[in-house]
Amino acid sequence: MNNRQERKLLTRQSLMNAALQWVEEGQHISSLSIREVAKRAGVVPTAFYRHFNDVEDLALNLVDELSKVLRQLMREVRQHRTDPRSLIRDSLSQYCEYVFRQRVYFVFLAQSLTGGTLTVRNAIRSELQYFANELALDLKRLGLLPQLSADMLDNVTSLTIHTVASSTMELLDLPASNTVALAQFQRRLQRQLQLVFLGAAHWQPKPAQA
Amino acid sequence: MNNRQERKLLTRQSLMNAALQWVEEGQHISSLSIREVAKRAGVVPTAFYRHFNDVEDLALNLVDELSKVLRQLMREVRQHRTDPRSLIRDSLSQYCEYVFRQRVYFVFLAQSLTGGTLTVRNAIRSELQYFANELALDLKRLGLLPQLSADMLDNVTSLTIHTVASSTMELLDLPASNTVALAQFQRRLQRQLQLVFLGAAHWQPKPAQA
DNA sequence: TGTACATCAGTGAACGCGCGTTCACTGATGTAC
DNA sequence: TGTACATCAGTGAACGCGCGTTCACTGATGTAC
Repeated sequence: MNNRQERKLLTRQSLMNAALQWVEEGQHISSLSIREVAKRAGVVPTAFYRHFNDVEDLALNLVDELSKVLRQLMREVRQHRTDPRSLIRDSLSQYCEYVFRQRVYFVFLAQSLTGGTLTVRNAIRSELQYFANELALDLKRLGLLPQLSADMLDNVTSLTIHTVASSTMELLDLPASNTVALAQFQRRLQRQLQLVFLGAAHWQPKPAQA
Repeated sequence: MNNRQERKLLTRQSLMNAALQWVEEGQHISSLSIREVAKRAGVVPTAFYRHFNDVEDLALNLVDELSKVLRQLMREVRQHRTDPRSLIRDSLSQYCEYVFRQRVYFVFLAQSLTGGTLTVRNAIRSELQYFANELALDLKRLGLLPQLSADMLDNVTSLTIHTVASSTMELLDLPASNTVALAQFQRRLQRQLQLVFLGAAHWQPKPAQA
């Protein structure tokens, strides 16, 4: 029994990989046709319907895959964490390295952040919110920014995550060989995040204000 | 002679408006066909070629239109500016109001920020960079953040503009009638920008560092 | 002002093609006995 | 273990449709005299 299920999963993976390949080529997922993705996956168009209802259904499943990829990233960043003083720089350089390793997922992420259907967009947003929450937990654990309210801490982490996410398309447009531009990009983003955290460190909660 | 030219421009406008209408409906510009846009503009498909080479050519011309819309926004914000202490709040509320007034252009902006072709994406980026530069000029004129280097000032304004731009899709997804959610969104974004400027105000240039 | 000619924005027929989706099918894999 | 039947992932033909693009055209507008 196992064999048939496994084969089905393999075909499913082929279809999803074919869709990611399309996205990696710079095409938008909304312009992907069922026939095209089936051709790339090496199956007949009608086989597509054994796995997904339509291209949006496939896209939603890609968000799930993306979710796993992002959680793996988070695990790696947490493991390699060393000194809280260089937290931003270290995390960022790990992020950039990971983006190039899993390039296609991040192209999909960046593209769907603003471009997908409302459903896909909301799925991506809730992924980012999850990330922001995890970052907030980490900051609490490290004892950083203790004076901030939960609400304000969420503002800080959301801003951080969204800044990184929306810079990602720019990072992806850089040729991987251009190490100078890459270092510049990283330095720039690092400075911007440092600004945010510096602001957060100086934030004075106003006791008498709602 | 004038009459023929004017009619041609009218048709051109109809085509561009039809494309914007498509975008406003939540469709991605990359999935717009020449036949569809021509139908919506009330002309025969072949007439399209009298004005544009293909859909991307039309999209690039939409960026030009968008550019005018953004400059108008900048003019309005500058005119209504009152107290530097409420600069962020006032500018933001004007921004949000303007987004709803020119909704479709901002959907196009948000969508193309990450989703378009490389050419369109770069065109949008240079628009945002122009905006960031103008904001830097304004800050200089107002005597704000005088201790920052030109480079660091650019980091501040770029971060500001990109934060606003990438929040815009979220704003557009809010139903215009939901004033509570709208106020929440505005307050949240305001806090985030305040964080950035608070960080900027506390930024200490390190003299001995490159 | 009137006439004869030029321009050119928009027309409409035609082409071959890839699209989504339907349907009955095949044959390897899995199950029951 | 062997046999008879069930399941179901993937097949391939077929459909009507909208696609991009070509081409020769029309007829209102513009120009020259």
